[in-house]
Amino acid sequence: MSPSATKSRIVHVTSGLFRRQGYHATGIKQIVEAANAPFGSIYHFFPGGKEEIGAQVIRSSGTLYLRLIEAILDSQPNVVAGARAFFEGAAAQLVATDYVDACPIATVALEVASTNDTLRQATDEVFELWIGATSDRFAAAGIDVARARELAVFALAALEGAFVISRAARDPEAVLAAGREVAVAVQAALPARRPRRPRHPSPTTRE
Amino acid sequence: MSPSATKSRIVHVTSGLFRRQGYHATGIKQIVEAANAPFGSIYHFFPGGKEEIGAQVIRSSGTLYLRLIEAILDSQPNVVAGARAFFEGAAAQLVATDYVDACPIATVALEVASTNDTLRQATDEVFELWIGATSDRFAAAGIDVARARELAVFALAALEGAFVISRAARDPEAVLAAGREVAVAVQAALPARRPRRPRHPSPTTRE
DNA sequence: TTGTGATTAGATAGATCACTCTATAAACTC
DNA sequence: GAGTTTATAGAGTGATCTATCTAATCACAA
Repeated sequence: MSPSATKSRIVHVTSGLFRRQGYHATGIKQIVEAANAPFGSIYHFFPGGKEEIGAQVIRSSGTLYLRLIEAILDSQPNVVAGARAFFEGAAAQLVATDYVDACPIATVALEVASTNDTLRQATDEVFELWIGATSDRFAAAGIDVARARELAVFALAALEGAFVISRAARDPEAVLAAGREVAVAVQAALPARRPRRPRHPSPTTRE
Repeated sequence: MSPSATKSRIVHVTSGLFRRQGYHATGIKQIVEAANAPFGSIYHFFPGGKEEIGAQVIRSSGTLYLRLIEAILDSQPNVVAGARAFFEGAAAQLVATDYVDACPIATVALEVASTNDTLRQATDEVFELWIGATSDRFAAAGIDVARARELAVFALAALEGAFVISRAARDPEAVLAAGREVAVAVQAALPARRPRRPRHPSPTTRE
């Protein structure tokens, strides 16, 4: 039983609607029209109604964006370049899509944070997914695990907030500025790279 | 003609509703009930309907939060302590209000960014207000004006994004982590404070 | 007291909301 | 080809949405 084409089309189309206008502004009717799906199919595939669609869309967008994060970070020679590339790519995408394509779940996350615990948990899981993937890569670069997570949380926060400001201002400035600061912070957290002539040779570093 | 008590009560109550659940989830009926205002008064004071209420609420929340930003930054001995105090206060406020009291306009900002240009502009103006006040204080601390603005944009982005994550996770971790990184960045941007024994005395510094 | 504009009051409209229901059609199994 | 599951189809329900409308009531000045 492969996933129905109609069902995945509904999820995909709704993901775009959520990203652009959020959860409450998106109606079932709008979803079926955009997805070219029969109205009856909505409640056939999603007996839980709009909330079930929402949960599915959040998780689906989450794993899709996770792959993007991993792809960009892993395409760069190091984590600093990875961070830079990610923010610069995000800024370019914002401009190219007329400031629509930012975070796929941030709007919904804020809408439901205090009003719908089921969906709130879904957004929380997605954020944790992204933080985990980023943190793993920071740790693999030699950063202490606790510090790696702290940096990953910070990087995601800077990105999410920059998206808010850049979309409101219709200007990539915030995303670019955030990217620069995140890159600096990550750089500073990296362990020193075997200096040619260590000025203060520390005995502890020599394993 | 002092501003009507009913009118300002409507704005104040709606501000709280927007903060908690956003623009689209907040109904006119809910507003009049929460504000204990007569239904007819809504369209008497706000002939433009919900959108006009929204614009007024965004701007009102913006100036109110501006005063909070200024008060906290100016209550500290320096901008680094100011940044730290702000984020720590925000984290404490989040916990104390069960993760409701974060940014008063972020949810609305994301909801309307691509769907309502009037309200989008209002949110943009508010963000600029906050960035300007912060940037001014960074510049007053001796940071180059362009760099001060960049830092202020970054600081607001980190705060906004951390709010998103902390509310979703129901954990102040993100706000605290963001605050630490912002404090470090601001510290690093400050001009060197007349070192006792400058190791590399630069001729340009001596004016 | 009378006049005047500001405010209150709420019924109502018309659209849209999420959702249910029954019936039909298609796809697959035996 | 009969039987069964899956999916399509859309009319219809009751609730709720924003907004309009008329009329009553209020504050206050002339």
